[in-house]
Amino acid sequence: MERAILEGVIGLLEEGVPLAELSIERIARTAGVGKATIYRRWSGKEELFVDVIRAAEPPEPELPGTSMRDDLLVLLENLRQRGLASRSSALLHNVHAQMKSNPKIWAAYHENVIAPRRALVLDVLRRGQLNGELRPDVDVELANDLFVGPVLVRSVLRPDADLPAGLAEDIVDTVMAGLRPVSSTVSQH
Amino acid sequence: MERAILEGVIGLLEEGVPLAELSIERIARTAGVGKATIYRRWSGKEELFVDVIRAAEPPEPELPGTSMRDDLLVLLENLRQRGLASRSSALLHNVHAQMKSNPKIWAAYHENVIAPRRALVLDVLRRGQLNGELRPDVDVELANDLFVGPVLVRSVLRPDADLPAGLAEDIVDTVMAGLRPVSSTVSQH
Amino acid sequence: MERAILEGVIGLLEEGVPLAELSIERIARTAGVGKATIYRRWSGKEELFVDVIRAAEPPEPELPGTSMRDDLLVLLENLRQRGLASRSSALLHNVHAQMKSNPKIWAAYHENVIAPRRALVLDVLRRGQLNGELRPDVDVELANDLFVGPVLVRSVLRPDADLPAGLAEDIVDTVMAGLRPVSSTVSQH
Amino acid sequence: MERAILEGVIGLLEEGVPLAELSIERIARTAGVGKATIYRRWSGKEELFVDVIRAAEPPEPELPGTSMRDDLLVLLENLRQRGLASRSSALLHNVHAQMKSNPKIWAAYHENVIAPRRALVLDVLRRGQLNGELRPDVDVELANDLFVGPVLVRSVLRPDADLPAGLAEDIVDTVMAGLRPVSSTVSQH
DNA sequence: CCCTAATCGAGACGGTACGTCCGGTCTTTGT
DNA sequence: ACAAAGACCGGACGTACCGTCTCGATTAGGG
Repeated sequence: MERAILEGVIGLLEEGVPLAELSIERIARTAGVGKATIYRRWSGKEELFVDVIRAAEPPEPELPGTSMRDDLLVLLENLRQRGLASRSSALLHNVHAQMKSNPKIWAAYHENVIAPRRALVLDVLRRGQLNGELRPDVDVELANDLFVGPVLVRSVLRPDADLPAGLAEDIVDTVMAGLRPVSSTVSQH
Repeated sequence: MERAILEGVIGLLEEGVPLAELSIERIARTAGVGKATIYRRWSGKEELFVDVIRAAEPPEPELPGTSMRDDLLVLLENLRQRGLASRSSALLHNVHAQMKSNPKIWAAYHENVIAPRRALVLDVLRRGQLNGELRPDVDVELANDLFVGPVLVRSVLRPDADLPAGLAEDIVDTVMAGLRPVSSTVSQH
Repeated sequence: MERAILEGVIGLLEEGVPLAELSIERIARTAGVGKATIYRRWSGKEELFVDVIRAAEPPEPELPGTSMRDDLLVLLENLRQRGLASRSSALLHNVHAQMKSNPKIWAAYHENVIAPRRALVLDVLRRGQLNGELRPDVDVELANDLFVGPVLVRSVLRPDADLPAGLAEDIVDTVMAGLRPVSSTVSQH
Repeated sequence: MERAILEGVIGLLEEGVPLAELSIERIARTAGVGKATIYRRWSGKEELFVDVIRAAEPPEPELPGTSMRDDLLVLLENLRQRGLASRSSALLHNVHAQMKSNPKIWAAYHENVIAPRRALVLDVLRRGQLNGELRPDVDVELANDLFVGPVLVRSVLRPDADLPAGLAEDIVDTVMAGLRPVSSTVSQH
C-alpha cells in the first residue's frame, strides 16, 4: 500500500508534473486509494515527501577504504553526480525546497537522510586523523564543511549549472593542502 | 501602495506568522488593500516574495580594499551574520525555500540578489590575482565556491546551528593556504 | 443566482433524484456554481430546503368570501389537491420530512409556510363567528384542527393513498354539524 | 446482541444525542460491536430505526369496552399523551421523520406500527355501528380520520405545543355530534 | 472647476484542495 | 466459527484560497 502510493508520487514527478500540482487528492486518485489511506500514514504532504525522497534516494556509495583521500573522492563524486547536487534529480530538489518550509518535516529529513550522510564523512575524516592524513588538531566539523560545502553550494544556488568532472578532485586536494601546513590556523573546536 | 504591501508582509513574517499561512487574501486584508491591487502589481505570491526579499535584504558591506584577505573576511563575516546564513533571517530562509519551487521566480531572485553578490566575490578574487595574493592560474569560480560554500552549507542544511565567530577567518586562511602552494592541483578551468 | 440554484434543486427532484442523493456538491455542480456561493446564502442543506419548498409551494387560493363554508371548502380542497396532502408533491413530502430533523429549520418553515396558512383558516373561522355560521363560544384553534386534521392525517400517514373528491365537503359539513348544536361540548378555550 | 445494539441507540437518543449524529460507526462504538455485526442484521440506518421505534413503542392501551365513546376516549387520550403526539417522545418524532425519506422503510413502519393502531380504531368504530352509537351508513375510514386527524395534526405540525387535557373529549363529542344527525351529509363511501 | 478616466476597497464568483467523517465492504486477529 | 476491530475506497462535508470579475466610491488631471 505505502509502496503503491510512494511509487505513484515518484511516477507523477517523473512524468514532469510540477510539484505544486501534487495535491493529496491527485496522489490518492493516481494511486487508486482513498484520501484517508494517505492521511492514516502521513500527516500531510510534507511528511509524505520525506518518504518519497527516502524512497528515491540513491544508495550510499561503497567506500574503497584505501585512504581518506580516496574515500572523500568517492563521496564527493557521488554527491556531485547523484545526490542533492545532481541535475537529474531536479524534482527532488523541489521537494527538498518545499520541505524546508516546514521545520518539523525538515528536521525529520535531516535526521533520516542528511545526518547519516554527514556522519559518514565525519567517520572518514576521523580515520584520516588516525592514519596521519589529517592533522589531529583539525576540527572535523569544519573540515567537513570545507570539503562538502563547495560541492553543495553550486547545486543549491545554481541547480542548472554543470558541475565539471574534476571538481571533486580539485576540492579535495586544495582543502587537504590547506589543512596540512604546520602553521595551521585551524584549531580543535 | 507597494511600500505598504511589502511592509505588511515583512511585518507579518516578523510577528512569526508561518510562511505557509501567508495567503494573498491575508496579505491584502493586513495591508487594507483589495486583492486586485496586489494582482495588478505581481502575478502571484512568488513574484511578490522576490520583492519582499529584495526589500528586506541587508545592504552590501563596505569593503576595506586593503587586501583580498581582508575583503573576503568582511564578505564572509557579513554572510555568516546577516545573509542567507543568518539565523536571524530564518524567515527569509523560508521565503527562499519557497521560491525555489518556481523556476521563473528563482531565476529572477538569482539574477537580482545572488548574482550581484557572487560578482562581488569574483571581483575581489580577481583583484587578489592581480596583486599576487592568489595564484593567477586558479579558477576564480572554483575559488569562490571554496570560500563561500563552507559558510553557506551550514546555514542551508542546519539553519538553526550557531555559526562560530572565528569561522570566516578559519575558512579564508585554510583555503588560501590550500590555494597557495606551487604544486597546486587547481588549474585554470 | 439564488433562482438558478433553487430551480436546479427542483429540477433534480423532478427528475426523480432521491432526496438522500442531493448533496451540496451535486447541487452546486448542477447549478454550475461554486459551493461557497451556496454556503454564502444558506447555512446548510436544510436551510436551502426551506427556500426550495417555498419556491415550489402553490399559491394561496382565492377565497370566494361568500360564506365560511364556501371559504373552508376552497381551502380544504386546495389542501387536498395541491398542498402537503398532494401525491404530486411526493418530493416535497420528503423534503418536509427531512426538515423535521432540524428544529431550527423546522421552526423557520413553520413560521414562513405553515403559520400563514393556519392564520388564513383562523380568519375564515372568525368571520364565520361574526356572521353566525359558527357559534362564538367555539375555540377557533380547536375548530381549525377539526377541519384541517382529517385532510392532513391521510397525507402524512398514508401519502400514497388517493384522497376522494368529496372529502373536503364531507369533512366541512360533518364538523359544522357537530359544532352547531346548542348543547355543545366545545367551550371557549 | 440485537438487544444491546437497540438499547444502545435508545440510550443515545435519551441522552439527547441529535438523530443526525447517529452514524452507524458511532452506534457500533457505543454498543461495543463491529460495524459488520450491524450490517449483518440491518441493511442500513433506516431499517435499524424501524426496530428501534418498535422497541420503544408504548404498549397498546387496555380498552374498557363499555361503549364506542369510552373506547375512543381512551385511544385518543393515549395518542395525545404517549403516541406520536407526545412531546415526551420528541426523539421518536425525529426518527419518524427520518424514516419517511425512505419509502421502503416507511412502508415497513406503516405495516408494523401504524396499520395495527388504525385497525384498532376501525374495530371500535364498527362495534359502535353495531350497537347504534354510530350510524351504519357512515364511512368508518372517514370517521377514523375525523377522530384521529385533529389529535395528530397538532403533534405533527406543532410538536412543541401543549395538547390540552380535555382535547380528546372535545373532539370525540363534537365529531360524534356531527355524525349523528338524521340529515347527515356523510354517506357510505 | 468640472468631468472623464484610472484606481482603489470590497468582496462575490467558479473552482480546487484541504483534512475529517461516514457508508458499506472486506480482511485480519483472537477466542 | 464467528465476532471485534478496523483498514480500505469512495465521496460529501464545510472552510480557505485561488485568480478573475464587477461594483461604487474616491482621486486626478486635462480640458
